[in-house]
Amino acid sequence: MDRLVHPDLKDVSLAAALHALADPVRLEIVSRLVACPCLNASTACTDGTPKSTISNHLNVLRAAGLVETRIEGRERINRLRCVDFDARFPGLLATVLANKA
Amino acid sequence: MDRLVHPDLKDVSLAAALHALADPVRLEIVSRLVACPCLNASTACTDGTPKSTISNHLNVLRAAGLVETRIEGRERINRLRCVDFDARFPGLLATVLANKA
DNA sequence: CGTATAGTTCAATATTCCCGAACTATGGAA
DNA sequence: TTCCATAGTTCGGGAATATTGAACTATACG
Repeated sequence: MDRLVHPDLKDVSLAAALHALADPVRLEIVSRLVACPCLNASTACTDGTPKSTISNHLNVLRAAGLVETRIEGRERINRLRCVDFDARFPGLLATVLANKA
Repeated sequence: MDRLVHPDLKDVSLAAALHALADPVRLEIVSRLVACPCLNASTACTDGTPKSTISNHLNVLRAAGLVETRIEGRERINRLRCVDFDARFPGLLATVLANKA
């Protein structure tokens, strides 16, 4: 099992960041990560969305620098990279989350 | 020629709004509309992007409630719906634009 | 060991996007 | 009016993305 890759935020474009957030399932995952800062993929699952789809969505979030994934036994714990993301895109995540409610 | 349709902002989801902004060409169009509040499609054109593509991008922006288009002779004048959009998604457009620079 | 759990990868399908070519419509000149 | 240029839309096909079931890997536990 190779190490999970987490990008440097300076390599993430604004368009890529917005694209990552521009999906209902991913928005839901992100809000859940705010509420519960350590979430595995199953818990992140929204209703009936299949796990392969969730896996892809988490890849997108990770590639956008929004989520960090740590392997813990047989599960992957996901965490928002709030500080890194906010340093790169000040206010963006907070504004999006405020508008999501 | 049928009238151009401009959605009520309450019918625009956050995901749709973010999707409209999550594209380099559309971001460029939006920033140009900030700089110059009345722009036709040709002027909105970024470098070599074909006009059919620009037409589609403007459709997306219009459907997201970001742009209002007014027919004026043989051209269409585009304008940002700043007030409407900001009422629906407070701070979002400003934050995105601030991060675009 | 065998089984259950957590998640990825693959491949096929479905959807969306891009852009050239053809088209519509308006304005102005001859 | 007729002709041409300008401004932009629409259509269609190929390219790129997204979704998802099935098979697979890996770990934990009895």
